[in-house]
Amino acid sequence: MYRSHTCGELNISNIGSEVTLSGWVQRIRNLGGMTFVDLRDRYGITQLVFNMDANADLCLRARELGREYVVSVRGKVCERSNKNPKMPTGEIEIEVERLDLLNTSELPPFTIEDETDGGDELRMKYRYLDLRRGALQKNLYLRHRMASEVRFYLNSMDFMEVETPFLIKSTPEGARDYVVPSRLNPGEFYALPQSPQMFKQLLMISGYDKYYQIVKCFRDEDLRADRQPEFTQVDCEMSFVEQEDLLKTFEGLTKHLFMKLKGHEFSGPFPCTPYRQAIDSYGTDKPDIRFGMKIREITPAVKGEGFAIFDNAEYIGGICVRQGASFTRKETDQLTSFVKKPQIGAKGLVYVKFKEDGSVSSSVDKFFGEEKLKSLMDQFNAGTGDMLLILAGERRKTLKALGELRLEVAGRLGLRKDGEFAPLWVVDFPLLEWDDETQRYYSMHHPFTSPKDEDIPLLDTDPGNVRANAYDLVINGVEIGGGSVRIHNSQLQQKMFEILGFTPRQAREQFGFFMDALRYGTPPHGGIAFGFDRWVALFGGSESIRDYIAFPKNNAGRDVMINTPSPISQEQLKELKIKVEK
RNA sequence: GGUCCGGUAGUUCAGCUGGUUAGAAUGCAUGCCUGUCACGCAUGAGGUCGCGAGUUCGAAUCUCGUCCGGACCGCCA
Repeated sequence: MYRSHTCGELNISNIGSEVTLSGWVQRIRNLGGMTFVDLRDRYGITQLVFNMDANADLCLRARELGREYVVSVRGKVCERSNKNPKMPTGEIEIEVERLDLLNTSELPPFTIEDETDGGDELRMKYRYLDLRRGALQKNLYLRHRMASEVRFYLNSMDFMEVETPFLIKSTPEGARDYVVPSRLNPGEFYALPQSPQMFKQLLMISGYDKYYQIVKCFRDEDLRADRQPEFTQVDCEMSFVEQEDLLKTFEGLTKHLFMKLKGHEFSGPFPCTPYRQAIDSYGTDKPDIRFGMKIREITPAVKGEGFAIFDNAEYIGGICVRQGASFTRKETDQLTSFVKKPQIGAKGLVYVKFKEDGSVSSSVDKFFGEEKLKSLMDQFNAGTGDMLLILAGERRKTLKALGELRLEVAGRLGLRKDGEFAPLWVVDFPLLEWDDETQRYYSMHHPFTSPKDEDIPLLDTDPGNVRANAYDLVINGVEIGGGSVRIHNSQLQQKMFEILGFTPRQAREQFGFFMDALRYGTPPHGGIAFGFDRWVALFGGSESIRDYIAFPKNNAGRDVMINTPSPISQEQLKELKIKVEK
């Protein structure tokens, strides 16, 4: 028998018991006459004690152990004379009677501690060692518990989990596909799913009216700290529902997870804001509403007053920073260089400070009198001590820059608090987006998203202004999930493909099976997909999803542990009838 | 496709405007130590300064290229 208990469960109540423990050697403290060994498994750490007086031979053997050796010990649980209140097992130790060395270990390249000395690069290469660390084990356990609670909740609501294929068909819409060559069909390729979208809709057509799946999805796009080439979605779909039903159901799931994993209860329904309003007030479709500082447009108020930068701008807007008048010149300069960074792209920053003594100071005093600036103050409901930050330029870009500035300032002021969660439904997304480069419309969500009934007439006259029955769940400025009510009418679906620039023939080739299916009694349906990795990271308190994935890829899509992607042999290529260009 | 940051001992880092033998901490090894828990003390080993070229009397340091890692913009229905 390797173990009777784990290294995390013994305490004062077990005193006197004979136990067997197995695990890894965390650390050895050799005091000469006696030696302490910390034994670790994923449940905790238990101190082993060896004494020269009691058993010199055993004690000498214990001193020979090294870090990460695997051992099994038998001994008696004893009360410590010096207790350690910092650890759960700190009141006891094991007086070892028998020590079995199960395996030795090379010296690890970094320390297996919560506060490791290893850098990212090294830890990724030795991921299996990194995963031994408590911090990572905690993250993966959180992930496991969240997945369990998702299943528990959805199962209890009569959802059923159905698997869908990974080897599917490449489609021209959306992200780039990962592609898999077919040996049995030379020159032809499968694609890995970007999401099981059509399959879950087909399941609705098949009558599985409440479906979910915790499933891998694949997108061949450039990566970020919160984007992996393969990622996990909680993919859901329901039949006989309207948007309200969907939001209510998945708000329920969200609240359940918050309750079970964060002990956090929300009073009342999540707030809901139309896309248009999110853009106007926050400069983004995924606003962080843990704090206010909403963007306001002031174009009419300040345009045409002789300040060329404003007079030539399509849009002028700003945010009000409470108590911002105390910002130093250095700080406002830093904010100016922040907005001028190429990623933000603003030309400059105008500030107006309303000082405690009632005076106003601004970077545009030359152009605007004190009275004019004070009337601006009223537009923002600003008081003494506050500061306005104003940007001007092209409407879309300026709003986006203001959104970034808002986050930057809030970050500096500590308004984006860690333990606080502010969920938000963003609804009424546009159905389509115009692309200048290819001169055509693209689906903002995907081509199966239904337009709002009242906007359907606009499909012919003003497609860019058609709103969709589409929604995102945003928490603390992170897009956690998104979905829509789908099109369940084959004529409307066909029309969508037309608007997206497909000829009837192309639509037939790409989506024929799906349009056929729609004709066989498709129920009204809709759904949502949650970015599971991001959700876990949000709950775990990190921006990087890599810390919550057992074996992640780096920002070039490489797995540096197994060193892939990698070339394949000439034989494999030949079999697949593939020639590689150099 | 683009921008920025980094690469020096096993590890994390310092090393200024180029100038003696490239340092610290930690880890590791050895010795001492009977209540440690980041044990302590002493001694010691450990380096192609990512790689290549250039500038220079002289390069870890400056320049260019390249590789690797990270962050971001574009991209991600």
